Amino acid sequence: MAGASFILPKARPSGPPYFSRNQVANVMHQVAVLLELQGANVFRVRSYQNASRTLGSLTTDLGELIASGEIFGIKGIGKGLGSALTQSVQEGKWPSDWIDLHNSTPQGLIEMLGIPGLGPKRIKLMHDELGINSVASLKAAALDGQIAPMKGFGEKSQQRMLDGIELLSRFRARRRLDIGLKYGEAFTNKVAAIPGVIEATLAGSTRRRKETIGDLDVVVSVKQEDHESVANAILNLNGIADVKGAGDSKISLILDTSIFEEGFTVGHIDSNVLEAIGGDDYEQLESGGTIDAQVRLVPPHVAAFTLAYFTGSKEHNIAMRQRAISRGLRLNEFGLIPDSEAGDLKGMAAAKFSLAATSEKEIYAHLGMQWVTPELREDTGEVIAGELNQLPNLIEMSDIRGSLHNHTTLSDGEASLEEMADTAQKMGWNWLGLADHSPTLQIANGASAEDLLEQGNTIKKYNQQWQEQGKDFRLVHGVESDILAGGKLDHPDDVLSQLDYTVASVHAMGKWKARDEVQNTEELLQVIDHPATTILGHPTGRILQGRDGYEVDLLSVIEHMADHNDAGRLKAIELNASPYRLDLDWRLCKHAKGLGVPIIINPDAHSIRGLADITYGVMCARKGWLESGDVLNSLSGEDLMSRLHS
DNA sequence: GCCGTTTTCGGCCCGACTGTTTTCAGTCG
Repeated sequence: MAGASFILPKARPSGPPYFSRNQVANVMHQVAVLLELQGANVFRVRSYQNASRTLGSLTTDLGELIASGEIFGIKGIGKGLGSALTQSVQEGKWPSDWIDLHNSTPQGLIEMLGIPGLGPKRIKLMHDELGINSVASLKAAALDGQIAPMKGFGEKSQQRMLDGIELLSRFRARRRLDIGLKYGEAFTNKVAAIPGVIEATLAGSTRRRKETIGDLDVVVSVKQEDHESVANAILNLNGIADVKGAGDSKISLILDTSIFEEGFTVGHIDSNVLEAIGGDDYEQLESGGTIDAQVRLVPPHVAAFTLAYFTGSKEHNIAMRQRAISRGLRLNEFGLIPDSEAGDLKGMAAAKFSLAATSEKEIYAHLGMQWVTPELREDTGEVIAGELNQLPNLIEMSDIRGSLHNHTTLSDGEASLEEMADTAQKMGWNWLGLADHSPTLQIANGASAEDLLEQGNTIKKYNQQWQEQGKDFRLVHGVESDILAGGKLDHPDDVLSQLDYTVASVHAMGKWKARDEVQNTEELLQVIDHPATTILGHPTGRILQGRDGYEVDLLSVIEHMADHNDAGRLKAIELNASPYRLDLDWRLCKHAKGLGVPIIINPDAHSIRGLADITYGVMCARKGWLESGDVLNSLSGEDLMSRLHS
């Protein structure tokens, strides 16, 4: 969302509903930001933000909620917002005050919000007093010394803005999970090795396995007497590009790639992805990249509380804190403190009355809950499930016995069929599905029907050998077929019928992005209806930090797939495990699971190393509440074959 | 703007850090 311009979407040509749930959620987020810039009441802003978030995570049909009036029953949506949404969705017209907000706020002010340390209040002040309405005009004014004399500002603020603008132009985006984990693990290991450090733990969104990471949070447990020496040692580690701040308990740093002693590489990237993230310049960009890190130094008896607090998410923490309040307790980064004993004391002073906990598990137990694994801490039902002892038994890497979307040198992979099969066996898998590209995708050297069937013969030969040797391993033969106009597949039916499965995927992104949600959804429904289609590949086509997916109503797509499965026809949805994709989004995994649509975690490997991307898929699956029984990957080779050919 | 109720209006999560102040506002997470 960052950097995207704020535009009110046009209504669909027919309706209602005239707007999708995502569009509405997005617009409410925009209104919240614009209200902030106008200096509106912070709680009013928050109510828009809360409503946006609530709508974003809804898995019921917005059109129906509105038509039935149930929208007014949703927590966080009252008379005002409920009516505004009803008007928007049913009539295709945004409320006039929302339109006014968009028209009266210069886009440059939104861009300025991206400057670190600069928020809506000071942006508004500079706009009102100096007429600053863009990053460029701010830079000019700061260089001219116009900012410092303003009341509440000063020389340092002025310089910080210039530094911030420099930072913004160098690097503004969040980082993908794989990059964040690389930095986070390298940094945490270095900190953990410092004498006096009892424990250093990576917290924040990295620990929660979010698909992208804003900055790193590291909680360091250290005795009081070692506090100062440890803080100094951290500030002197290799790989620190800059120190943004250093207080008694918090150190704020910028790390760069010199933190990696073994150097930094991004590895093989398939051509579709490479194009979306900026081509060959990409690796250079990453090599010169940075990431922010926040370090918290706390005494051992507090560390569990600090870890829980800085693991987040913010929304999970709010839900947990409210739970504590209802039991007469205060929950913060220092402890779980009985109100009756702490009185007016705050922070560390109050923490000496805290209930004891040396692990997160004890904290949750104090609040009458199961320990919630970090991946689930997004306030999407985990608090109540933890109370009812109904948290899922999440899938683990050891449950994975194979995957179905991988490439070889037959199309654009860099490893042969033999090399891929060999690596899969070394990983302990029982089966590996090969699904090379179909002819239409020329950029990826899509294979002809003849070559594809030849590959099938090779597979049969190897499977025969392995069976004779008593090996529990087999190759499974499929294809990744482009989705052509009218929801058609790229090979004739008599070719597809000789395969074990077909992954149907969108690759013609230009065409799909040019169309609206209704057209795209319709074409996906058609291809799902094709008897040969087994799996819907990377369902939105998004490339994280590269491009948004095409517009599509995935809720309807998933429901349609559920109907097929109910009728006994296997239609699985892919969770593409490439850290560049992680598509299906974790937010929808729980929904697919609830409707009984099987999920298949696929690394979309284009090399031996690419198979290892399955780990990111498992992280994402866990975040999406998936258990081993929800994915095809956990089936034995025999069971898989019978599912594919049922 | 929402919520919950003492049903008409006050409270809405909360602490650290910075830079500006001389007690606090803004920003961040």
